[in-house]
Amino acid sequence: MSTESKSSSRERLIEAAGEVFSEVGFKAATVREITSRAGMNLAAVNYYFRDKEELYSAVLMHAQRCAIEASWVSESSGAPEIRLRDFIEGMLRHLLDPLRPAWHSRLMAREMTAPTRMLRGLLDGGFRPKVELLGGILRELADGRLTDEEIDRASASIVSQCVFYRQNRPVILHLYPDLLGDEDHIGKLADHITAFSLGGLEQLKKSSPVRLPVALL
Amino acid sequence: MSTESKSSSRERLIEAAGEVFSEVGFKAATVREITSRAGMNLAAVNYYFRDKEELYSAVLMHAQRCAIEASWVSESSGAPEIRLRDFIEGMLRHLLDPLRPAWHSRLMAREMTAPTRMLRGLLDGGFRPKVELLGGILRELADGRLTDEEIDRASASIVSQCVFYRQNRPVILHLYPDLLGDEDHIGKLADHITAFSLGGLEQLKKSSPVRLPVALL
DNA sequence: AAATGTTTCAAACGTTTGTTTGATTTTAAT
DNA sequence: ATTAAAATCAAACAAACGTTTGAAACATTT
Repeated sequence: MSTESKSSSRERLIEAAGEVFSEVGFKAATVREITSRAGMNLAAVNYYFRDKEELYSAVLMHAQRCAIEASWVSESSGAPEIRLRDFIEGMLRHLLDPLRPAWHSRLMAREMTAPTRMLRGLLDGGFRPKVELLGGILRELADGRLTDEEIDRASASIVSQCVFYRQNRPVILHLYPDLLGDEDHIGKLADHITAFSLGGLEQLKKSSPVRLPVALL
Repeated sequence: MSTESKSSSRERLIEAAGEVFSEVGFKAATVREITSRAGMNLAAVNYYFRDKEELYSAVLMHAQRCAIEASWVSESSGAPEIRLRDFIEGMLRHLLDPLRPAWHSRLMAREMTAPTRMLRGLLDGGFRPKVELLGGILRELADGRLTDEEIDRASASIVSQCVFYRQNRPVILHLYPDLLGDEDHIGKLADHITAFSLGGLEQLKKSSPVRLPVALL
């Protein structure tokens, strides 16, 4: 078989495994279910990969590579308020856009709440750069009136609002049934989180302990 | 054996099972690990419960009953700002307080991200009343200037900031290592989320479409 | 066409899983 | 003390699991 259809077999396997792993987790996923969904023989996993764990590792790397390529980090310039709004909408679309393969972000969400040994690499490789970009935007918005710790807390508050809708989708559908319904609900969500967070930042600036300008220290 | 030590056997089993289930999930948890931690024989699960699944059900019900008893819903009265702050701190302590058995909220977090058929009952029985209380506080703070949908979105924004620190603890320890360190970090967290959210609400009131008073319609 | 390397497959292997069984011990009541 | 019920235990069970194996099918090269 040609190398291209060989890699296509590997990829079919990774794709099917990604779905299953993201649905039930590593331990509960069975090699039989994975190979069955890929339309391949049971032994395929141990032929293309050493074992089930190496397949899981390959799946995570694939999802991470896709996440980096289709990077939702906006290089948009302009007012920091606009860049914040772009950042939030990009993150929400990355997490919720039904056009993307659902298992990518579902698997990441699983890895964050129930991490395996691969979490550290995933964070440093894919997530930390984006969090640092967000930190830069927030520092601009803070205008020197927030401490590093306050910036971090605000950053966590913003990220939390975004990942909430990915990690707790079943809860939201049951508790806030109207929030995910109509078309362009992602846009509305981005509008809300942006406004809410900008307001939150303003409040932090008001109540933050005054910092002396460096020149006066 | 007395009925009290009989129920104590059942409870030892539930306690051990709660730990294991919360750590690795239902499927990956083994009856042998559970009975071993409880210091009991392998057959104990099928003696006190019909099977592993009924044990899981009992564990969830136990966690829910504890959550309702040690209700973190503050009946505090006074300014809605104070009641919001009390609500947030109560929720955070419920989720993060190291004095409480860690597996209670860990298991709930697991159930929210990877729900079983028992999620609906858990939400209606334990969580919805609190969310409705939060909605009441927010409605007061909104002063009639926010739509029901905006109230719901703000409610979700506040809840998301709280559960974030429970559901993504490993991520936070790695990405924001300074946020969970010192003593009374829960109090500081409650301060931040309260201020951030009050600011967010103010911003929503500013940018919300003006609603005509009912009397004028 | 023959030979070689690659991929697929059914079958089986050894573990681990949840559950059952029947004997044994412990408890409670007479 | 006797008896009956309840609780505990070691042992075994069938089913499901990840993995291995060796032959068959396929593709590629000589």
